[in-house]
Parts: sequence; structure tokens; C-alpha cells
Amino acid sequence: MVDVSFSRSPTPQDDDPATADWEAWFDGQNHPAGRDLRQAIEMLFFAYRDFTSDPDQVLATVGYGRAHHRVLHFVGRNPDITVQDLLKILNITKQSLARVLGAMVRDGYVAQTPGARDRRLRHLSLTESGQALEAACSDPQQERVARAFHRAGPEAVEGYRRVLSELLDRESRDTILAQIRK
Amino acid sequence: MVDVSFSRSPTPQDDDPATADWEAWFDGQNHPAGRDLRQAIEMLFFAYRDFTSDPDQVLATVGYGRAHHRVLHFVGRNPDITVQDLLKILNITKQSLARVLGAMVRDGYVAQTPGARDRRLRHLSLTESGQALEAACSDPQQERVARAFHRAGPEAVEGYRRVLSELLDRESRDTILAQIRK
DNA sequence: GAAACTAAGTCAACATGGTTGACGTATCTT
DNA sequence: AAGATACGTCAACCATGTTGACTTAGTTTC
Repeated sequence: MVDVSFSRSPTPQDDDPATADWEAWFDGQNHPAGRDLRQAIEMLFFAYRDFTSDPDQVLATVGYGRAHHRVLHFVGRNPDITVQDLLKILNITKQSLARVLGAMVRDGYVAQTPGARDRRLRHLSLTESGQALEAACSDPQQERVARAFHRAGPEAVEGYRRVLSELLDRESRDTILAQIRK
Repeated sequence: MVDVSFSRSPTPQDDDPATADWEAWFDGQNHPAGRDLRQAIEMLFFAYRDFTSDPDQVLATVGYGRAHHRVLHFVGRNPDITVQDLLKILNITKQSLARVLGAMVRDGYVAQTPGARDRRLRHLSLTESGQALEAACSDPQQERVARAFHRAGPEAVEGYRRVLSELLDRESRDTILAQIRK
């Protein structure tokens, strides 16, 4: 029932250097791919779970959740971002955002300033306390990642980057990578 | 406000081969670590998001969500697992599980059989149609990962594994890794 | 200058998937 | 017989997503 044909018939744009070794490894499996892919999938699941638990704890102290954290993160990362652009990054609806963003503005973590050129736009940025909250959230997370990078070594970090960027949706990969590297 | 002191004062058990290069790279940053760590964090966020979108689509066709997928996955992976053990893996409450598991048993995707030795236990396993549904969900996801591995190359895959396993919570890492590698 | 479009906010209703707390029942252990 | 354990269930609640409809303000276009 499991279709593993993709492994045997790479599409043209799959061609890449450093493929031969992997093909050999791949073909050496008796359950071709299935087992190792499953492990890779589970690893991502568990790593992401633990990884998101850090900010959750901090945010709980101010009555916020993950949604608030994402706003905090991406507004901090993209000062003066507009609501539209934030929605595109978060990939949620305006109404969903309104709930969390409204609270954060009321609570004084996020500031809104109308655009100079186009006064319909609201440019979002973190206030002082917003920046402090963001730092409190991302500190343990960054520490976790720094520690993992340290222990895994630089080649492993490079591999992590490569694999994760290849996991992105093809249509949006370039946009996402540009956003990340900004 | 951001405390990056962890980067300067590695704890004793951080010692590891292949550390020097990374230290150099790390110290070479003017915003030490912050920028690259942030990129690594965002990459994980986006990759996970795209990665979970595959099964979501399949499950939507039978009126299921992500929670059902996780059950499907871990029951498929651990045949005859007990409810208790499944709860430990999923890290959710019995009541949360009951909602999705109940539906899946009713719909004939999961079978429950009382334990032979201890008849209080319910051993869970996928029925034929459960296995089919699981395959339908994991196929596109496995294809995505296989493709990413293929394009990133074997060394990158190894790095991906190392970094992700280091990202796990320290207390539970060994347990999780044992579960994954089972 | 009127019409049309756009950015943002808002109200309402609903789905999913988590939580806590309390309780029941069958079964095993001591 | 008493107590612990495995499982199930009811009820209430919360966070975060959805769709659809509508308003207001500002910009663009004809």
C-alpha cells in the first residue's frame, strides 16, 4: 500500500551532486526508506515539541499562548511590518490574528503606527516591554538551539540547515528562505 | 536584555570533539549567535509547518485532524501498545485521547484487544483500513522527507539527525531516542 | 469628484484539540 | 477485604484556528 516509487524514479530536477552515496545507502535498506524516513519524521515531531515548550512556559506567566509568541517573534524580527505582511507570514486569517494582536496592543507589548505614505497601513513594532517579553521567550529557546549546535558540531549544523530548507514547500521555499535570511 | 552568556560559559558536559571550529564561527559573529540562532529557529518553524500540512489534507477527507494522525502514526508504529503507553508518547491527557481514539475505534480504524495476562489493559492496533489510512497520510510526508534527504545528501542527513536529537529535552532524550529507534 | 478598490477592524458562529476535576467499573495486587 | 491501577466518561472551560458578513478609513482610477 505504501508507494515508494518516488525513490526509484527521481524527477529531473532531483539531480544533484552527492547523490550516489545516498542512493547506495537508500537501496541497501530492506524496507526501502520506510524505516529511516519514519525515524526522521518522529525526530522532527519530538524535537519540535520540546523546542516549543520553552517559550510556552514563559508566556503562561503573562497569560499568553503560542499564537502570541509567534506574533512577538515575527514583529520583533520585522520591525514596522504591516498587518497584511504579518498575516502572510503567519498564514492565518485576519480574525485569528486580531484576537492575539488586539490583546498585545492593549497590554502595551506591540505598538501600531499609521503609515506615512499610505495612512491605511498599520506598522507594527515591539515596545520596550514587548522586546523584553520577546527576549524572555526566545532566550531559553536560543539557549537550547545554541547548545544543540555546539554539541552537534558545525558540519551537522550545515546539514540541519540543508535538510530543513529542502523540507519546505517548493512553491514558497524561496520566499520563506528570503524571509529567514533577511 | 538578551542573555547570551550561555555562549561564553559552556557547562562542563558540553565538551565534545569538533568544538573548536564552531567556537570560532560563533565568536566571529558581531551579534553573537543571535542572528544565526534565530534563523535556525525560524527554519524549524516553517519546515514543521509545511511538513505537517501533508497529512492534514488527507485526513480532512475523512473528517479527521492532526490528533487522529498522531494516534494513527504511533499505534501503527507500536502495535499492541496500551492506552497508558500511548498517552506517555503523546503527552496528552486521557480525556483528550478519548475523543479521537473513540472515534477511530467506532470508525473501524483502530482495534482494541484486552490483555491476556492483565485484562484491564487495552492493546491498540490498526485494522486493515487503519493501516491503509495511515499509509495514505504518511506517503506524501515520507515522499517529502525522502526528497529532502535526496537533495541534501547523506552527510546533511546525518547532521539533521544529530542536531534534532540534541534539541530534545535532556531528561527524556534517551527514552525518546529509544522509542524512535525501536 | 464619484466609483472602486484596499487595509484594517469587528461581530458572530463554529471546529478542533488541549486542559482540569470528578466519578464509575473492572481487574489486579497485597 | 482493601487498595491500587487501567480505562472510560461526563462536564466545563480555554486557546486558536476557521468562514462569512459588515464597517470605516484611505487610496486609486476613470
